[in-house]
Amino acid sequence: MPVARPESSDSRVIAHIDLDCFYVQVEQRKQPQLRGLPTAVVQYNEWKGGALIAVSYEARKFGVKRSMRGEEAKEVCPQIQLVQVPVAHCKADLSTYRNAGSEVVSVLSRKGRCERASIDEVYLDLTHVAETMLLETPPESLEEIDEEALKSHILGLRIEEGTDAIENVREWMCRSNAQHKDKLLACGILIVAELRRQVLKETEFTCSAGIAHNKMLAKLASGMNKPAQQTVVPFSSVKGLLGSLPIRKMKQLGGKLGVALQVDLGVNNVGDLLQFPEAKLQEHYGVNTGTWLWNIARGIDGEEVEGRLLPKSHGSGKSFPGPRALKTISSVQYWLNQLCEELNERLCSDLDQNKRIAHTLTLHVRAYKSSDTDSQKKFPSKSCPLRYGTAKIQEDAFNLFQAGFREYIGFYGVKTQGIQCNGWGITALSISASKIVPLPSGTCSIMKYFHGPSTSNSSKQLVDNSILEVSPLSPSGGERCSEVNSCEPKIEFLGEEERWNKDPLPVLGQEEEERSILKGQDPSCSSSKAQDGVIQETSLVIPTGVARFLEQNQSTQPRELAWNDSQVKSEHKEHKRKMKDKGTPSILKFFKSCNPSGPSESQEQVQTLQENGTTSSDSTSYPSGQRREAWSYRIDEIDPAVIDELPPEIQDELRAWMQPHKQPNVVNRGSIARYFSPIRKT
DNA sequence: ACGGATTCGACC
DNA sequence: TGGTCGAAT
Repeated sequence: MPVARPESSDSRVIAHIDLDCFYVQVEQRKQPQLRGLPTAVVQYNEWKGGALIAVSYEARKFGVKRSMRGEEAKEVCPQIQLVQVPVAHCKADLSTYRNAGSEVVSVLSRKGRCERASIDEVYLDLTHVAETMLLETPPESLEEIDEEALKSHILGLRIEEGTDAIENVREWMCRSNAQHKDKLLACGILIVAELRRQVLKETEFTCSAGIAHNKMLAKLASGMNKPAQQTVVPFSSVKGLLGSLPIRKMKQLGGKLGVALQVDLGVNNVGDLLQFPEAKLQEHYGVNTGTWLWNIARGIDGEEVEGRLLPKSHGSGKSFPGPRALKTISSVQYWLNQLCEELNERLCSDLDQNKRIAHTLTLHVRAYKSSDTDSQKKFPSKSCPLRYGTAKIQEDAFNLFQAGFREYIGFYGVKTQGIQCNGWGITALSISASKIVPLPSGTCSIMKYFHGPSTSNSSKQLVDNSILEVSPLSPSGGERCSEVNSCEPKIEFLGEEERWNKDPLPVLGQEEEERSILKGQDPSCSSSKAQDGVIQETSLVIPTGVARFLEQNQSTQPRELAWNDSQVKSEHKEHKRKMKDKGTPSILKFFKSCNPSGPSESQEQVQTLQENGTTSSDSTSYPSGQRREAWSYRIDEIDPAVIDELPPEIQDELRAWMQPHKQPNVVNRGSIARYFSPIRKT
């Protein structure tokens, strides 16, 4: 449900920037010979030519639409160029589009506050920039107005007979008797025109934009003149605009709420809402939504542009429609493994590029159960703390699946499950990582130390490889692979009960296992092998060192630990500077020396896995006394006096971790220890 | 038996 | 808070 927010300033300048048929543009940049041709991007489904997910404007002229299949598109536009979405891990891989979106964000974020709203949409709060421009170089003072700006569409501006639209725009932008609000918008026009030019120059992508006093109107406007144009909503034109705007066109009203308004109140245009008192709307749709509706009817939307350039979560999913529904646990496991591989890669990139770590892993499943009466029952979503490394994510994801599956099937189903599934099928799987927070600055410097020579022994590798990827080494025909489940391993299926209690995963042949170890291939992170090595390394050494050391010296003085962005950044720089001076991995030696049992941790883990055969979700299987809460050690329990006893480099690190700050917006308590923890409960 | 794959936000 | 639901692209 949408909710009303107070307006922060009485006259903001907000822009919504929307990339035109973005995926198509990305493909056309890659293959310039496609430029100007009717083109569509298809997700290769093999079924009826795949599903269209983006259509060029040339193709739209022929009536080609998203929601068509490739074959239908060919019917209405035989010359259409169909480009497939890249495939990785036997599934559609959107990373090239995601990265292209980031390119655009990095250009747009130069001006004002920037919010990445989706893969191809950005909001900008240009209020300050516009105010400054109005003071320093107002449009009327310019001898020449940007041509792109002059091509803007200004809603409500009447084009006078015999005059050029461009001249009308110029006049509107420069008239000295304009309201302050409109002058700000005029500055917005110039700023956005310039930004769009920059985007085109630096990324080769065209975009459309809406400029208004709030997000809702800006978003509405950006879609009104596409492609490669911009539209402005002056305050004076709001009433006219909304008066005849079909309710369903409004953001947030395209679904059930919009239908409800039509059905309950006979509201067809946004303007129709004006006749209802706020209380009436609240009666029907709750106080929050009621107020929100009352506001949007008047063009009021206080939603702030969040300064956020990066996604809040990463997800990887795949659907298995109809006859392709997954019917065996091992095929589910196979696909989960694929999804987790992709997720891990993206998490590694994020860690690498943005120094962020995710804390929660969530599994979503869609399933059907034909047999039972309650076939409408939903497969429950499950989540758990996120541990880094492909194998760990795979393991945890599978555990989440099993937990959900048991609930979903119920107790009857479980026993009767055999080789053949009893009427259930999995029609979609998706795994996602959320609660992504910036890595505390200190950790970055710590990690630098571990780029040096590795202390690895083969058992460490075994840890990661013992939970084997069931996947083929490299799927040959990517598309075929995503079509039929042809690259799924044909693993015989033990029956649920046994599987759950014995080996959590089907295991490859012995030679296969040895080969992958010998190759030294670390499958968990392709973007930066070294990075992944770092994680594993530190996970085996550092936390025990810190935790054990501190454990012996802890006091009970509690301390809040939170971060504030600018401080994090300045600390980051500070540390970089310090570390430059002394590049010796003294911290490594220190942790090793105070952690004699550290390196054996890996063996401990292997042992657990091999002997118990069970997944690591039960930490009770650890030798008593070894484990305790040391891994989830709370930094806020550290006695500051203890720090003085540590070597200077480590003092710096710990002080950075412990620094108290005002905004408790980021949860970092014990984050380092948790992050590196080899075992977490699910 | 669908448009897929994501992402985000609100509610309870 | 985790999980569910809705909405958008």
